[in-house]
Amino acid sequence: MYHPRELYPSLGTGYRLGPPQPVSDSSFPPALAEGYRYPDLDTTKLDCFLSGIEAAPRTLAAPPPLPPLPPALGTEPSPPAPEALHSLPGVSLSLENQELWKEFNSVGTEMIITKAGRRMFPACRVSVSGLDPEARYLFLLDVVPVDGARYRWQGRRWEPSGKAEPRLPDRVYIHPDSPATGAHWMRQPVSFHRVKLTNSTLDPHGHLILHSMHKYQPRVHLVRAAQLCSQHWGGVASFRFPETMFISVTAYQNPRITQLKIAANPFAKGFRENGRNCKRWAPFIHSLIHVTNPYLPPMYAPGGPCDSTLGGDVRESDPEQAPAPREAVPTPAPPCGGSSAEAYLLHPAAFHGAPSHLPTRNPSFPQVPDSGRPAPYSAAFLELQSGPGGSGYPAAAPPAPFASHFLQGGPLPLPYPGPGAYLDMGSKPMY
DNA sequence: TCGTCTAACACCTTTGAACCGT
DNA sequence: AACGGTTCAAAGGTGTTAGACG
Repeated sequence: MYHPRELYPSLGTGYRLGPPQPVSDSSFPPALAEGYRYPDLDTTKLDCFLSGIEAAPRTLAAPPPLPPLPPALGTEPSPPAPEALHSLPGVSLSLENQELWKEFNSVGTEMIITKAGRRMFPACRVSVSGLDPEARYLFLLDVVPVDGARYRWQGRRWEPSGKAEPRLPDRVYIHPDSPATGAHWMRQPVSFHRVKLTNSTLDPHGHLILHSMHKYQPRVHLVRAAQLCSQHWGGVASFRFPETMFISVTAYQNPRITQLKIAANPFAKGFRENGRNCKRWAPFIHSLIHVTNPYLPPMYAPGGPCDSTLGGDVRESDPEQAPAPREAVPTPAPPCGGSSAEAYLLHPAAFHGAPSHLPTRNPSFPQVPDSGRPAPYSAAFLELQSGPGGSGYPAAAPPAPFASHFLQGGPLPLPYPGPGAYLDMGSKPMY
């Protein structure tokens, strides 16, 4: 994974993605644009996506008051239904590993954050439906503060303890497969297990930066896009799942969370029975696996359509209890688009201006024929085409400018992070 | 003294290259 | 030569622990 600043050091540290600039193309109906607003979420980070459809830039209204805090994470009532911002009619998202998330949420999910970056567990894994199989989409994930409080573990529960730290630079993780066709995204669950969280405000790797002891919630964004670098968009849908709320920590506070992590995370197998510290957790873990946990999150057969969408949180326990792979893939899987994306992440510079030796792009996601660009990630602009179906407005509508306000202060051509990377959306005061 | 954070550590899974057989 | 399966080592992810820090 990399960061635009690494990719374009010449831009200096002052380079950042900024708020939208005034848009000359104001043909999009303001009333319709208003419908794209997500009333309950802090959508400022997506303004670069959304502003393209607004008739004119405007000052964002103050966000509505946040819901009251629950007395403790572990005592929350059943979470409400997932909320979504929809400008992609018919598109729906479901949390694949919802039961696992609910189990953690019932205790009070904690996520370790480290200087080097730590993966989320459970990871956000979603299934999407209602996409246009032929159209291409970007999948994004970000993590936003839930409230303005800092938390402290009081031995038995989390309690607010003061005001939150100033908000850190907003970053967005781009799924490595992006952009991919709707058929690709709907073929199997989309996993964000590679997302890493850090508490390093100077993190050079582009991980999502969080404050410790703060409450956060992941959000998943779906953007209809003709290709990764595009000027025009074709609709946005944002989703969040209440059960995915968590508190960031540098060390686990609630022992029950530790137990759950060890029981559910394959990488922590060494701390189960027969492993280190087995005596400490074995009784609980054994009961958790064999008694109190009749369900298991779906496991996926290896060698699926695309590795980058699989993996993540797979509870290892009774193979007998493990359900069959959620969805068999009847036809041979296409080559994974993630391979080239991964290569891009490892050596992004090689993809810019070096077309002759670029890795082969996934044939499922052919380049736009008339793009005239040597490589999928070498384009200077993000082009999100408006079109029928997804966006809810006539295909004939003039395309809305998109990427022109993605970046602020950077020279052209505009660098745009490749898939699997992060967007630095700048920093906005929250409180 | 307390709460928080960091780095080293051992154990584990994942990944990919090398090798072999068909 | 191409393909598929197996093996192995390296890379990376995990929680624990001790100690540093404010």
